[in-house]
Amino acid sequence: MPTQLELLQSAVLAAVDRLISHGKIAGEVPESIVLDRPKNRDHGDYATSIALQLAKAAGRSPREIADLIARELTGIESISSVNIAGPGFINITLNRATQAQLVEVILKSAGTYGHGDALAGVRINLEFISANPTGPLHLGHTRWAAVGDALGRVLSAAGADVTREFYINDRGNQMELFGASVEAAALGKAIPEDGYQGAYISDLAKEVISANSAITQLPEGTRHEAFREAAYVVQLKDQQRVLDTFGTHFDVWFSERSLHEQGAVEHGLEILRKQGHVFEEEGAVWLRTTDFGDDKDRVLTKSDGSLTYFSSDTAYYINKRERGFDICIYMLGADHHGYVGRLKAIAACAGDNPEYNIHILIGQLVKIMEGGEEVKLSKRAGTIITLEELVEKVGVDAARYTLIRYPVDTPMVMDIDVLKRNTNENPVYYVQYAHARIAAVLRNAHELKISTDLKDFDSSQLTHDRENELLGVLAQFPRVIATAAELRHPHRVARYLEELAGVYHGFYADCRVLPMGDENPSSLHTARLLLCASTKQVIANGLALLGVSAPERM
RNA sequence: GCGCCUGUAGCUCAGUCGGAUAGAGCACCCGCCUUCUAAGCGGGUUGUCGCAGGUUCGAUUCCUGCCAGGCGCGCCA
Repeated sequence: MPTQLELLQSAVLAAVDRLISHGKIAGEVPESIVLDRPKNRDHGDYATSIALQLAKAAGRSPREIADLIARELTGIESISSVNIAGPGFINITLNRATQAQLVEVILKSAGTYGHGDALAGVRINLEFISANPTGPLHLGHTRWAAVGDALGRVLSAAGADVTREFYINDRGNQMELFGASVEAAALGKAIPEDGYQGAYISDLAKEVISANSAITQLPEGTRHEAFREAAYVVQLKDQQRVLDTFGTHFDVWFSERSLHEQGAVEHGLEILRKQGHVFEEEGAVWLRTTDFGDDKDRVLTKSDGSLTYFSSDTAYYINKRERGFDICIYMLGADHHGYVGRLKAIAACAGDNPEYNIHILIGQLVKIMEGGEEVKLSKRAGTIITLEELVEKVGVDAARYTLIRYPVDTPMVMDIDVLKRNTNENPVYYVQYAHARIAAVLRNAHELKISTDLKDFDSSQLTHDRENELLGVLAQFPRVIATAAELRHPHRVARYLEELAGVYHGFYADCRVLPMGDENPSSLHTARLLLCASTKQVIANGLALLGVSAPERM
């Protein structure tokens, strides 16, 4: 069911098309028409600068062209007036009753209102967090846990087939150090140099021993491996448990080891050789990533025959593509932004389009304030804040929402004290409150037995400025989702919800929804109730995309 | 030195196919609960959109240079 906005866009486009094909103005027909919501309400419901854009090619003044377009638009039922303003803006005011038919669209589409097909048929692999299984998830991972999950939901809502993937770095030096650290803690020995400190190591040691008390009696060689494997399993399960409580779900937990076990590295190397970007020098095997803009070439196999981490990266990328993903999205911390060039080069070396098949998001770091001061995060000093601790302090909804509402390339500051407050310094409550408020109105309406049946909906009742404004914002939702998906900007959904909640509160203050006292229920009451219901639906849909709850009561 | 990100109100930050008078929250001041949730609403105050050029009918937005801050530049993982 097309929305009013879509119908209007095609109407304007058709008008321009007619003018050009009839030779009334020169130039080419644009692909689409951009309709803005003017900031100033006097400028109508929608505005377009299309006449200004066409003026140059047409060789005529923008106002003349605007005038021609405006004339084409007269007589369209849903439009109540068309005005030309300023240098040649076309301001369109909609017929309010037809605009209000949006309520029906929303209530019929329900949970899928706003969803679209912009990314239909596109298979996306969304990789995020990918922490080492050698410790708890900390604040840096938490931003991705929230944003990555929300982005996955947004991409799905735009029609993409999304697989969320967590890459487990369960191979290499860090794993050995981790195993050795837990082993040392279990045996009461000193943690090795460069090993993992932290109280969680001794907790892990205790847990490993209680599950298998004979482990300390094993001969040294097998004991070391046994500790590493047992601690790995416990730590990974802990990460999975914490993410589960945070509402972040993964479709695939991909083990780096399994990549090596299935021979993916050799296979990847073969692919790259065929593409002709592999060479040998000084006893090592290199990938010529400088062919595609990387700073320097990268080593795949070291001169001692062992594999670099980079070789796993190449194999992993190729593996993803062979599993059928069109686009591989990586979400990395700012401390890894040096990887962007080489990752893109991997795609190019594998014969892919680095502008399409691979997309790397760099997330700036999160600072945290508590008690008015910045908490310095340091593994060594033991002042890391884990995801779990953050949730204990502020709750899942506030944590997720706050992390999501900023673009990831902005360094952000989280103030724990603010997040603990139940005031609207906490935008999540502002949005949730609007939802709960509507839920209360609907409950009351049910008690008063006022019809909320769509059959009784009379769109011509909704003529108040506040109603019009609210409808206008509700109409934006599909575009917000499409843009958020296209730009990988889930924060736009949060910002939109804040605007919607604000406009709803304004409507609520000026438009009485339920009958007062012994007033008889009228079709205006029903119309407003259904407008409320559709607003509630959109807030719920938006919050669902963020993985934040939409409470019925607060 | 090279590369990436950031620089918008007192504070935290929005603002991408370039559009009309640059926004929100917080903070500060003033109003609004004898009927739907005041976690709310209305009004007031606040700007060299880092600086300087360029492209354009039009630039916070695009280009160049500069300044300031954060981060990164291993045959480490």
